Amino acid sequence: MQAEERQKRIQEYLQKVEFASLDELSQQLGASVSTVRRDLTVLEGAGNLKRTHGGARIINPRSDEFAFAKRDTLQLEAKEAIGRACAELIKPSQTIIVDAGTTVFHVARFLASKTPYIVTNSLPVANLFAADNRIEVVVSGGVIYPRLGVLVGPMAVQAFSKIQADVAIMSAGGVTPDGITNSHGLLIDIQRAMINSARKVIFCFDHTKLGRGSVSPLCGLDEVDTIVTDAQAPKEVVEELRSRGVEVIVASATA
Amino acid sequence: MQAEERQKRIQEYLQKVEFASLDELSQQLGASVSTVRRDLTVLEGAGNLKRTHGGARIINPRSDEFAFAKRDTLQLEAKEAIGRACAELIKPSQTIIVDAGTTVFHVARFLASKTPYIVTNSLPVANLFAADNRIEVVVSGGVIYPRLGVLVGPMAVQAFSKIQADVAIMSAGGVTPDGITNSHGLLIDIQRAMINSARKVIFCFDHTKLGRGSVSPLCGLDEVDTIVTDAQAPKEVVEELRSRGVEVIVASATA
DNA sequence: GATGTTTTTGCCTCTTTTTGGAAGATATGT
DNA sequence: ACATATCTTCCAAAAAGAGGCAAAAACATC
Repeated sequence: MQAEERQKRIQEYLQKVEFASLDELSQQLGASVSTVRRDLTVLEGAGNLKRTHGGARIINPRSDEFAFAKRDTLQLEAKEAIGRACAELIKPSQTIIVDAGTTVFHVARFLASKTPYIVTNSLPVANLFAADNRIEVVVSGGVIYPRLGVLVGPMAVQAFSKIQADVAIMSAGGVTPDGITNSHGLLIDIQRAMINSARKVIFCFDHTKLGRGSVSPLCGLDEVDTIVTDAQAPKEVVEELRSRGVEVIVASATA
Repeated sequence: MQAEERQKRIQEYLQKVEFASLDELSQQLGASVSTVRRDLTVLEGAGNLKRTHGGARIINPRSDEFAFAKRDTLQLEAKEAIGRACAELIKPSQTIIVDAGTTVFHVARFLASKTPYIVTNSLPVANLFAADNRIEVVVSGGVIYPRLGVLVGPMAVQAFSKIQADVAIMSAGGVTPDGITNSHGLLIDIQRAMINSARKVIFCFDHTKLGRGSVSPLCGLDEVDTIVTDAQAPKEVVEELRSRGVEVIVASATA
């Protein structure tokens, strides 16, 4: 295969998966790792992608083909189901706060048809709608927290304190009858501000997070209106949550 | 087959596949590789396509990419040179405001080694450093302006009004002895806030923008400390700008 | 229609570019 | 701090490009 052809394919592939390792690309293209390395250097020089240790990441994702962690196909189905079900709860033209995190990202993908007014502190979500001029997206300010692409810090907290939204779509580390917890302490302040600014609070949890606790307490169940989870959720936890007055929606994994 | 016939067919075929190897073309036309080579040389001379190692690519396939065009190879070298030269002006650990726009984006790519503290309203720039945990990036809040991925609006203006930076690296629509102008009215307020918050103001212009005016006036030359441009910049404009007390750096396109 | 000239074509060789791998240097994570 | 993985740098092999040369085709002239 020719160099140009290869480089074009690398870009196309990265558009789909957002990040790929060298071995992955090498296999994908049928070229040696050395060659892929050289191609990546060229492409990075052109500003099309960013090399990292062990792979490469695209810089300007094309929104319509973007997929956050498209690789874990197992979780993907569950998260897509949650995303679809959660998007159902949104009425057109509502103002929506969208949290960071992969689960919520999948919800965002289904929001476009509702043409909502979106406020977020997640770079992936912002990128998702960056090229879409039907939807108005407000990005909170803040410092980039590298691994997750979330904006954190006082600027972010302040941004959410100042606004009023119809719905907040959120996610966290885990939920138990005692309340919701998150592992990233930095996010707690921001999430609290989100909860306070929204009339309705929806949390999205895939089944692995139900019944699990994490480090920092975020809020009690009384502050949550709705929880959306997938079909593999343990029934006893779902019942327990419902008995505490939380609406729980179990998304069926239909195609 | 006749030469003309063959060359017409090459062009038709390339319109379809965008890129083809020599072997592919040779087989497609029933002519030897040498003949195809000669045809390609002729066609390249006529400006219809671009030869590459092992094949050829049509020159103007379609321009529906992101407005954030990164494949204009001609400008690319110039912008890379500007980026390198401009990054030279930055000292380690300085606080830097990074404007939106493709030229400045290319500067940002060379900033990583300076480990600066970056403040930006450009999503592409934010994405560039999103995975890099050596660099602290602050994103201004604001509404996403779709075509360019810039954050605009009062939130953005306010974010830049509140901070203090060592350097602002900026770009605009054009520069004449009368001052700097920009075509996007929405950006003017933000850029003015950037200029006011930075101790040193650097503007980056590729040679096509020197001597050109645009719609909205942004600022006078007295507010600009340094202008970085590329080697193709018209000498008389450079001299004119220098006579007005602006430091002008002409980046040589060395590798 | 035959013959000589010009152009085109295909093949060959030599040079340049690209590729793939190995060794040493560097970074990452426990 | 250690073990592992990844990156860089270099070298030899392979692929591709350039130019020369002879055969084939096209053209012109007689």
